[in-house]
Amino acid sequence: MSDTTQMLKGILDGCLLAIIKEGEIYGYELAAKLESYGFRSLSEGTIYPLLLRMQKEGLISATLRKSTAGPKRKYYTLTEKGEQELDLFIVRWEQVSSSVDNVLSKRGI
Amino acid sequence: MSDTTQMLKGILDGCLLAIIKEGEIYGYELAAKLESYGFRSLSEGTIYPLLLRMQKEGLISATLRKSTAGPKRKYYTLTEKGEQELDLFIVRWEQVSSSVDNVLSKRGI
DNA sequence: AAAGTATATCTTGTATTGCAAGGTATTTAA
DNA sequence: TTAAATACCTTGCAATACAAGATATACTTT
Repeated sequence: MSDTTQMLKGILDGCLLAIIKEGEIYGYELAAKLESYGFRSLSEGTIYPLLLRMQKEGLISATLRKSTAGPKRKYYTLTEKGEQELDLFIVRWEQVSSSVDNVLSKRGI
Repeated sequence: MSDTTQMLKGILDGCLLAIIKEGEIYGYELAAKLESYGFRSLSEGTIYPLLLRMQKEGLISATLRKSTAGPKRKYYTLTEKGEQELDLFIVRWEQVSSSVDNVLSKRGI
């Protein structure tokens, strides 16, 4: 297990939502995009199950499209529920990350 | 389950290390300190098992002392290994949190 | 003395989730 | 026809926050 594995729990889903909000995107491309944002290479065993879960929860919706090279791609877009969930995620993230920053810079509130 | 539960995974241990580094402290007091830093009230079922785990791993060491009011307190201090682990945590945190911030502010690297 | 309250710690079991490992299918190039 | 790149999925494991419940001490109130 990677040393950042635990730290990614509960934030990956929000990050996926944020990226999908930027525009329709498929899983394989998403992995590359995450890396461009600074995440260490994430396994497909992480991303695909997560996308399926979020689709089941109605946060994203998918449509299959032919690819120029390779099998069909599954393009995802945000649902309205997904946008709401993203907003909630951002609130949670700001609350938690500022708390951690407070601890690390040793000042209470 | 709280909405920030998953998000706390992999960061609580680092935060405890950072607080213990400030000075000897016991579990019950730690819970209050975390709240003062902005964390929502953390269960004792979270903190005590975590402290025991970190002690087992040799990151912190404990000594029992009498309390003025109540049962004995278990005071924790950082070991050298704990300081090293804290340093590693900070690197991980900065790597991950900046990645998330990149995603949320929609800019690649 | 007895009962209640605040302090202080621990244990057991559950839910969630990242991820490794392995599998399948399609298109193009060597 | 073989290889490589693309693209997706499934199963099972490991790690951890936390709810729920138990225990014990000291002080205060009745």
